[in-house]
Amino acid sequence: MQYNFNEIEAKWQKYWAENQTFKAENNSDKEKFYVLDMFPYPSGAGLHVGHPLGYIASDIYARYKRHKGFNVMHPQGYDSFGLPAEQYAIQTGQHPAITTAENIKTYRRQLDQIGFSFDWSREVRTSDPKYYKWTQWIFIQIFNSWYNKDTDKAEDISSLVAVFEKEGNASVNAVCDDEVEAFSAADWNSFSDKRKQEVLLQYRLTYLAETEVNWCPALGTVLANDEIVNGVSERGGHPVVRKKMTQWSMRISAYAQRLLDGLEKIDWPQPLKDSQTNWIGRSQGASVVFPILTFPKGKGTKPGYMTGGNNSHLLLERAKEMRKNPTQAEAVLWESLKGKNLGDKFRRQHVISDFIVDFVCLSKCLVIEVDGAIHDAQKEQDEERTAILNENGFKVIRFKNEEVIGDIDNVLATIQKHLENSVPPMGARGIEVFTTRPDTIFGVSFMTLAPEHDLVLQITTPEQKAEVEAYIEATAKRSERDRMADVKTISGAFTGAYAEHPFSKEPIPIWIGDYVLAGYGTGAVMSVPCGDQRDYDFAKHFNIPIPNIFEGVDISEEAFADKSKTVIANSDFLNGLPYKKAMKLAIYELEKLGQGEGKINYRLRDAVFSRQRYWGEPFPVYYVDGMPQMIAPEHLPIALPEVEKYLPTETGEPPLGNAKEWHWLQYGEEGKVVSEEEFNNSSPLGRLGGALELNTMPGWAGSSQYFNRYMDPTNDNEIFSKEAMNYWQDVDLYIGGSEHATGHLLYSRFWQKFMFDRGFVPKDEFAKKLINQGMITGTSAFVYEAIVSDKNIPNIYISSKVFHQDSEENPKHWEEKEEFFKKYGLVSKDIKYRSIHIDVNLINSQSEVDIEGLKKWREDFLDAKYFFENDGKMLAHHEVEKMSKSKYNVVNPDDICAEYGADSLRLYEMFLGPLEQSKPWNTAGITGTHGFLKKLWRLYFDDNGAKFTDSAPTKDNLKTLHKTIKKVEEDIANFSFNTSVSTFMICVNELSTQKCTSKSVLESLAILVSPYAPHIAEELWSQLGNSESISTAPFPAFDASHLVESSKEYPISFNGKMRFKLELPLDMSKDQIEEAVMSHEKTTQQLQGRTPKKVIVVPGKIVNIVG
RNA sequence: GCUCGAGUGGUGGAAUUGGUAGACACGUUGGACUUAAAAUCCAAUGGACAUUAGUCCGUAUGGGUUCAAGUCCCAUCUCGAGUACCA
Repeated sequence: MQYNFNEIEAKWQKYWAENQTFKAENNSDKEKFYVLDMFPYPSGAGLHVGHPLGYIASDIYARYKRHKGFNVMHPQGYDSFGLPAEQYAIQTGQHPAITTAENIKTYRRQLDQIGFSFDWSREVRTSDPKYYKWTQWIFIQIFNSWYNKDTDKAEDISSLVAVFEKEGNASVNAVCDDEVEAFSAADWNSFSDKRKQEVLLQYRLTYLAETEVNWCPALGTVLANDEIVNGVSERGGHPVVRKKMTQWSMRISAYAQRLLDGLEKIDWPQPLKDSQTNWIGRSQGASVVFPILTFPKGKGTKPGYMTGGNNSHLLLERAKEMRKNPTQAEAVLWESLKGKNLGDKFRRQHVISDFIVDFVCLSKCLVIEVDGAIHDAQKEQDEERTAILNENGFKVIRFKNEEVIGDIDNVLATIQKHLENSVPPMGARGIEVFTTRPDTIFGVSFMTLAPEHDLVLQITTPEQKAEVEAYIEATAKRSERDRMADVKTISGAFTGAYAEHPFSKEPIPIWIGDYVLAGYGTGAVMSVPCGDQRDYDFAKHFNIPIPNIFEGVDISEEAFADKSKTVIANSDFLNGLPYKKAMKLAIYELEKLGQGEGKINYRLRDAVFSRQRYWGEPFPVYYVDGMPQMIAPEHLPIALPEVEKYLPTETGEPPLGNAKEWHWLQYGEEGKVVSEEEFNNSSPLGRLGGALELNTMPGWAGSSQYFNRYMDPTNDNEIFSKEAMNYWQDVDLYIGGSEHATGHLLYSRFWQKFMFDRGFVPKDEFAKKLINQGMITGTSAFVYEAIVSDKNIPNIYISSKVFHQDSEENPKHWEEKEEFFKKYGLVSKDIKYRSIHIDVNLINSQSEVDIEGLKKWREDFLDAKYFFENDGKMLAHHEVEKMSKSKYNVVNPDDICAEYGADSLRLYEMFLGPLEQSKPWNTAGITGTHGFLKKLWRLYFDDNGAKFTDSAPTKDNLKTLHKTIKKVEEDIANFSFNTSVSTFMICVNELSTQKCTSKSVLESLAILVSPYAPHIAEELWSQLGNSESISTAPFPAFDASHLVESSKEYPISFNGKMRFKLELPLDMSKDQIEEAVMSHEKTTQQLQGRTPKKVIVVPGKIVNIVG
């Protein structure tokens, strides 16, 4: 009986599909186990042999767990939104949905033929409206949430509104936009509806903001940072520029700390954790404000309290008059504010810009306005006034007359709170910097701003203006790539302005330089040349003093950055302190001055969530009066509209701008998507709706919760039922590539934490264990081609060995070449050669090229001149590269399955090497695992049929079997699948030698092999007389008693070198072993009369004789 | 530059706590079967000398700890991955 793998595999694949063998139930008494693969993007090229690696590993694990009695969920689906289908659509007009559906068909066929135990009843596709309905739903949940720092979690936005209504935003501790202004409950309640929406948008976990984005003109879209490689787009390699656009953003920065902390409780690969840690980029230090001393535009010549604008002389008289005749409320409040009653000096009826404000604390930049009833009517004007004051760096808080008179204590408490919280805002008053070394603050000898910093133009003196502007222009011209490549050139310019040192009160020159990045921290640094190499180089270059503030350290050559050895000197109150203590004290003193505070800075930026693409999830958002509105969840999904063209519109709008019907129209419960005309012609009475959002969601939207949707994928009423979620909880094993470390895997953790906060999921980390499978690289084949430009000369190819031989080794070829080139008037030794790729499928295991195949493959080779080896063969040479179409090194699993079978492929992919490691594919090697399967088959059958009998297993049979059980279980636990394949080979080799025919042993063996080679295992199982699938047969139990040995072949070594072996009983004592070894003739021979100094006996292990 | 990972036969790779280096395969060589090929089976296969035992050298390099080091420690080199003027 032959091992007919094609027939067997087709038979069992059909059986599994028909019987839904691998369908997982949501309610089961068995313990759950959730094995997940990163779902693929179905590309047009189909699968190559490298793709299934991770799926095979997870499938082995899933099948193993079924044998161990678990209820295993092993789902699969498609991440089917994405750029390639869209690009294809742009080129051909083919709808991406059609392309995608075709590609999925190919993928499914390819996956099926490898025999995965996927539960296809749970399949999801991110581009399916039934699926993206829930992506849209989550977006709405995120929109309706804010991050409360006090409870350290996301909460429903209604809880924030409730606080605003009761007490304004003074006590709200939220993650929000930087430039949120303070308002009272009264303010809030008097805000227009639009104003309220604007304010809330500053707090929502997803928000619209004008952001600088990576715009790729060639692709017509925005790219995320992780979609850019070396300054060009990852896909296509097009240039990328910075551009400002209004975009949806996700406030992932709110979760920075929790994303960091969460890494500690999940079993993920260390390199992956490290790269997430890096990406989040936490650094601890302080934010410090340096007041600016000199203001150009005349400001600097005036005393600090002269804050009036150009028309202030006209206002001064009126201000004086108002001081004399205060309102009752003003008088009451002034009594409490004057004379530093609250600790800070206030002025009343003070001129700022073109306004007279009621009260102002100049040192804290806090304006207090007391309004009468009249102000209700002029809300708009007030808002404008506030805006102008804000621009001048002042924070404005307002109280009503009644509040001041009726509840002065509460008013004062509010003012007090603002005074305490207010570090003077960045703006005209000071420069805020972030530093990780506040201990070195006395070493500051200059400050450096990024050339793009907002303040630069405001503070530059007239004398320095030309230089500064020239420098800014020069840096703007340089691409980001140039700036990165050229780190060594030091450049910068002096602004002419000075800042005041917080402690020494000395003036510090303010420079600009492109080594300071606008996008990190505050875009400004306090430069400590003695403690930071970049500052040091800058100071050296521009001859800025380098004060030394370290005890006993020489800084004449380079900066000293070793925190652990730092002892501070020349630093007033910090003298003599080590780094940590100095840092604490410096922060404490800065806080006392109100010029700084301890701060933790993260590199992690909020994630831009808008893409100018067609083939992505539409937002469930329409706009009214410029403000975004969510469509009620019961109307979801908002389906992707049809468009004629997939390119951006002529006016530069995203592709959805081409849609004819893309307005939302809703009356009461009834809502639909209509054309603009229909919307405009509809009755405004009771109407909801407006123009729909033109952007679509990014690729990571659909992949950030798919693992949860698998738990209940066909539920149309909820994203998943509570019961399903409570049963499955989280992913037990997740396998996928490491390229998603800072993309998908970070965003998914963020969404999971959000879902956890809002009570939708029970776990705040979605995957307990994660494994990154390595890449299977291709082995490319090359031949040497002569570089000749003359068109009359045929293409010339030279066999690899011939190419490397010189005249002495192979005079025959040497002459042949010489002669050939002579014909064309060329000299052979002047000819240069290059390697060119040829199709790897034209090469056999001895690197011989199939010349006939080659000639058919490409016209170039048809009428070419070849220089073969002496035996007439053409040899290729090889190199290991990434598998790719353009390198002609792609091996298709279809071919492998047809020729060797899926089981051989599965075994071979595992056998190649450790799962996590990258390793080259070499088709020739598959004969090893294929041969093993044939040998396995022959253990059960020969030409006469079944060999197995009911005979009792021998001792050796059992020893082999149980050795194998033990090793395989250990290997699976360690994901060391390559070694378990060799264990199977050893086992089968041994059982063959033992001529084992015992049915019980062979039955156990079939189960052991089943996770790895499921088709042959099913066939053997059924031939052994079982009627059920092998998939849930209990895994054989290991029995250590079969492995007990009575003797051991001891290696006897002399001075650590093994010389001979000696079989001794294991129950011998140390002394008995020593005696037996010493009396052995070979020992005497080895010692040659010497007396050993020492004999080391490790019972059960080794004997070593020293001397 | 920084962070992490890795260097073992012709090749992919084994070696779980320091205890017989090179398991298991591929490839190569020789042999059996065959008209021949394929398939299958058997044998050899780290290097050098000796070929009957045997001896020496070998896990990137140099040192160290130890009775014993691929494994532990120090230094150096090379390759791979991630990240980058991160204050």
